[in-house]
Amino acid sequence: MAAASDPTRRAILARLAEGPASVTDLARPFRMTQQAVSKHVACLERARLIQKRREGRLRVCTLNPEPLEQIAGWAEGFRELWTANFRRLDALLDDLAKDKSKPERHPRKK
Amino acid sequence: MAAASDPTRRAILARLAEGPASVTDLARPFRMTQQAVSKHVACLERARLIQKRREGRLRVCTLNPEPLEQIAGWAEGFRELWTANFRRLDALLDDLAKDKSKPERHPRKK
DNA sequence: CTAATACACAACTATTCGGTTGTGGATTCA
DNA sequence: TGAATCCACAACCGAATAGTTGTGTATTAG
Repeated sequence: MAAASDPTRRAILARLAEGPASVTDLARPFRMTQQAVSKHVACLERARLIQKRREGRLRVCTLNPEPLEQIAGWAEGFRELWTANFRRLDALLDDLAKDKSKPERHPRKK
Repeated sequence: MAAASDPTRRAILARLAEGPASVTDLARPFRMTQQAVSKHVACLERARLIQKRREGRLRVCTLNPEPLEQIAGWAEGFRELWTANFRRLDALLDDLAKDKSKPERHPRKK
């Protein structure tokens, strides 16, 4: 999932969502070197977010949907939990305000 | 979105999905210092994934659902382009565990 | 064959990042 | 009041990361 946190890699994913592309196709819009983009592509491939196949001297990249579904599911899980909690938010805030009876640790040094 | 790519911060989000918590509450499960967790919380707050309010000497954190919906929507956009071929979502936690790949420590110069 | 294209490997660099220690302000408790 | 608790600011450190240049290799074009 860290692979999807870089803006360049997200742009690459967005481009591939429109269809397959070679590495140099992917590199063209960016103001960085071919090698830098090649590294991003390799990163996405390691994370299995994309796949690469040879086609002559081209490396054609395609999107791999399954891990993206996992990301979607992850964030969606939070949304569902939160909306469930929202209904009883008042009760939770009340509990927290009264729940100060816990003994704590964390001494000081000086 | 990079804010959600760190495992510690994902754990914090997961904790907050169950309800509000103070910073020290959030720090307790981790084997790092309070200051380190405080930084993670600040990071999540900057990304507006959470909110913090004062309550006596406590800083109570709550989840902010909208940006998480954006993440879900972002990944969902990709998914929709491919749902003709896929409908499985079984290995959700599988990927969170294997997060890391293996870059090598550099050999020698030429 | 030769030249050009497409791509990746290796080494280096600068910046970011996750963590630390040290400290001090604010608040609450006894 | 004074001690303890909660929390963040600052300075620092090592590792990871995103970029660079330089080069090598396979493939296609002429």
